[in-house]
Amino acid sequence: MSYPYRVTRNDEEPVGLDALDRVTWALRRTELAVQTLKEQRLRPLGMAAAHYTLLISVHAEPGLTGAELARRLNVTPQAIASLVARLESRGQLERREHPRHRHIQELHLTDAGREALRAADAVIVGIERRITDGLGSETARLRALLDQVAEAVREG
Amino acid sequence: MSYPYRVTRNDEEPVGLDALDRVTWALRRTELAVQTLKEQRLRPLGMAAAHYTLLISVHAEPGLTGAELARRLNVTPQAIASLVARLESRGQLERREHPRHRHIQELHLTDAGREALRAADAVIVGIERRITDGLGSETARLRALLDQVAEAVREG
DNA sequence: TCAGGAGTATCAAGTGTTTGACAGCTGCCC
DNA sequence: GGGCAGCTGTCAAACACTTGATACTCCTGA
Repeated sequence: MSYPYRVTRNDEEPVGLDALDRVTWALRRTELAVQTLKEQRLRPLGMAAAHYTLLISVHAEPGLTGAELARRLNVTPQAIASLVARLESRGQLERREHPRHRHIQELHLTDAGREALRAADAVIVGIERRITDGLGSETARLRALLDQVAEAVREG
Repeated sequence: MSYPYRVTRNDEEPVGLDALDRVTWALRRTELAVQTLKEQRLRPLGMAAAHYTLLISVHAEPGLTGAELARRLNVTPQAIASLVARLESRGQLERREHPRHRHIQELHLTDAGREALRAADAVIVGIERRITDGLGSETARLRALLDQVAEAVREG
């Protein structure tokens, strides 16, 4: 009644075999494939996808704090601290003191960081373009549907 | 030329600020939200999403080997071994000797495993239904678009 | 004025996964 | 037959992230 399932000898087949066709599986597979390709293409630049994500976030909102960044990226502050430490040691990221709050530290890109981000973003844009070229005018539709799914799930 | 970017003093703004609007970001956000909800709803059953994924894979293709499973789920064989060990210790999964190959071990669900999978799948189906209800007739469209993206990315 | 709440950063321990290396079994080809 | 590629499973170390706990800073309100 609830969903189609294969009929065996008796009615015992509680779990459908169509599980691999579900929307959430397609979602997972696709996201995994995209992420894998990004990682693959970014590796020659010596940058992990997580590094790129952090850099472009700071680029979009300079002065972001670690905790705020953690919320944006859905990870814990410690994970951010680890990434920041690495990027800082490479001279791509800078921790400045907050003007009003001594304990808080703002994050800013250095020139080297901007340069690295630029190179990485070219790679990402290339991937993005390949996808949108394939989709054509359906791109906006896909994004709308994805947002709708995210919305439906979030109010849980 | 390639994509719109904000103009500053000079033409120096190599990285677009529209990065958060890209399709791959929407994809990532949505997948993350779905996965988080699954994890949340599965926790009361004492099962992680990874366990569910493994169980239903074995259910769909009984006798699967660990290595083959690793390829299916895009993780390393060690990760599978870790999950299998846990599920086996719970009596939900069984390792049998391959009929022709002594060193290889086939994976099969036990009755307890089928029962646990059934309970977990009810939860997952509930989530799936909430999504498809929200999408209505657009569900098939979304799946087609996702598959198209996966295809476009995979031939890289 | 100063005690407490809110927010941030960081240390320590535990968990899960990957990377690298290695041994066992089978089947093929010389 | 014997060597050798190919695949599987597993051990050890490294790595990334989370959970739990603690300290620091600012702000607010009694």
